[in-house]
Amino acid sequence: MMQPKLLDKRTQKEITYYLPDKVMSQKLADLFAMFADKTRLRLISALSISEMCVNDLACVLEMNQTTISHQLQLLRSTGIVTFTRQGKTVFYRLSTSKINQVMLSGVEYLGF
Amino acid sequence: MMQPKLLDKRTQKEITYYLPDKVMSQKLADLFAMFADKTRLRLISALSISEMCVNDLACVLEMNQTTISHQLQLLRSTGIVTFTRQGKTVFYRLSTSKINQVMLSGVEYLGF
DNA sequence: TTAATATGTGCACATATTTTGATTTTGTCG
DNA sequence: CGACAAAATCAAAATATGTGCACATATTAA
Repeated sequence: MMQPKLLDKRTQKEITYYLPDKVMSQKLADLFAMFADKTRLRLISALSISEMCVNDLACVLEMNQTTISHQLQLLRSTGIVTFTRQGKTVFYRLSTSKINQVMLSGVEYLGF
Repeated sequence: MMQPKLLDKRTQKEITYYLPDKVMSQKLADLFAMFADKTRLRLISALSISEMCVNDLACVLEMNQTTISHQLQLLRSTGIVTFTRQGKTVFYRLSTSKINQVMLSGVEYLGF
């Protein structure tokens, strides 16, 4: 195995110890991946204003219904949104307001 | 153009108004994309503990040097890390501690 | 200048993602 | 039931991403 060039072994061990393991890094990465697409970010923004049905989301975002539906499935699968069916129409909403904290941290970082 | 089925026009206008535009959504998405890969997250974590040279980062993460270098270029290009050269070796560090806030918002969301 | 070492780049490959049109499922209401 | 409407799924194209090999570049030391 490769050896560090500048870190002493003790410091390396320490860093390795504090480093998130691959499983946890992957979970975090999967979460951030949901925020790493402009369509999904706009869906999240829209839903943070008001719950909405698929068709209205497609209207507001001016995008294909299928695209919206697909992205909503992704957001569902990661628990970011939930939904309720009322007859033919399905209403989506953010599952918790904590999602906005993540968005905001990005907005603040960029200084908007 | 598609019409909303359930929102009245006024509400639609309002939502459209508050929705981040595509340019800003893309910028945010690009930022989050940097956090959407486990290798980059681990690099960021390592650098939040201590600045380090490329080789040591490769050691600590137990990954190919070229892979690390590629990912560091990405992190550089988005301003998340900066570097200084000292002779042959290049030291990388987080450009601001604000980056940790973004990471933390994700960690908190997941409840770790 | 040459050798040795640290880092960056170009390319190729595999894999994943985003989007759309066509189709299907689910539900409503005559 | 049949006609319609909303949303989901399928299939496929276009695009993007992560990784590592081979090589290029930069810096130091001899």
